[in-house]
Amino acid sequence: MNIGRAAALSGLPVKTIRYYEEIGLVRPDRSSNGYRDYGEAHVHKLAFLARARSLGFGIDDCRTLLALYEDRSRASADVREVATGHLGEIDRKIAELREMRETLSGLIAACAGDDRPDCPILGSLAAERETEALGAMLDPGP
Amino acid sequence: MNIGRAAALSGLPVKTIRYYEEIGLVRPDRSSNGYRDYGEAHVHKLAFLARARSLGFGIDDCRTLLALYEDRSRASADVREVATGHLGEIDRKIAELREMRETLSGLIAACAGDDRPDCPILGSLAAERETEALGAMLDPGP
DNA sequence: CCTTGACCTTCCAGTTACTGGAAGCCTTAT
DNA sequence: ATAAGGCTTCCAGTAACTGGAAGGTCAAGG
Repeated sequence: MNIGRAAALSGLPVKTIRYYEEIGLVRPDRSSNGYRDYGEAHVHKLAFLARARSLGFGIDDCRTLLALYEDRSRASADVREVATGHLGEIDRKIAELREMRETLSGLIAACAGDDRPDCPILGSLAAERETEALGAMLDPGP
Repeated sequence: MNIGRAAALSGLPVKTIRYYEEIGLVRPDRSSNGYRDYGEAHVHKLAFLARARSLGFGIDDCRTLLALYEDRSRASADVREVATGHLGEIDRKIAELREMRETLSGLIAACAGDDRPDCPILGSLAAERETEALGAMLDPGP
């Protein structure tokens, strides 16, 4: 089948499928007219990738997962390790975002949001913090 | 002062400060030897940017915030709007990550993680879902 | 037979916000 | 004189696509 149909079946954009070929993830056959030709197995792989990507796995992890998937003699521990590593990344990102959220929502709550210029958000961004210690450590300066 | 000291005082890497000049965020003077020359106000701006970036604001938002900061006749409502927009983005990302986390941790919990090949993680990634309806919609296919 | 439109092809450029590295100048200390 | 360290510019690469231009292919309609 042509790339358009493979895209419709896998849920991936045509451009993305071409990209996945370029980086060696899924290599289709070619028809006599030069068109890419995808079979069931190709589409299956593409859908696999679509799902792995939607769980936030990076392309490198996807490559690993695909290889494990195709390796009948894999150990589930290897898959699990990739997954737990990614879960750790997700948790790290969530924690970072939550911290941002906390700070930012506090500032927003403190901001009047009217036509006066006073603003705790800008105030906080502009606030001088303990730079003196660092400055002194380096050089008396000009 | 030279860029190295501005970096130490602002907390930004030298490379980043050069980059911020390139995109027109903070333009230092130049000394007679061609070196960049930063004053207090420049360092202040750089530190402002470092803090805004650490809250996850994009460069465009930073540009806006910096302009508002320097505009004595700003309305705090404008600042607040930028901030709430960004807060929305953060919430969107958190929600997305949480959904990933939920799914992924469920799969990990279901995976034995031993040397046998059976693995619900791969099973879920490979699972056929309702593609028939879509397939039928488009074309009977080959 | 010709055209139209939908697909398909390749290649190039742009996105975000830096980061690393090479080649070379400036300054200061030994 | 030279070595170290900081400074300069410019180029390339990152992740994972996405958009667009220029052009080939194919099936249907007139």
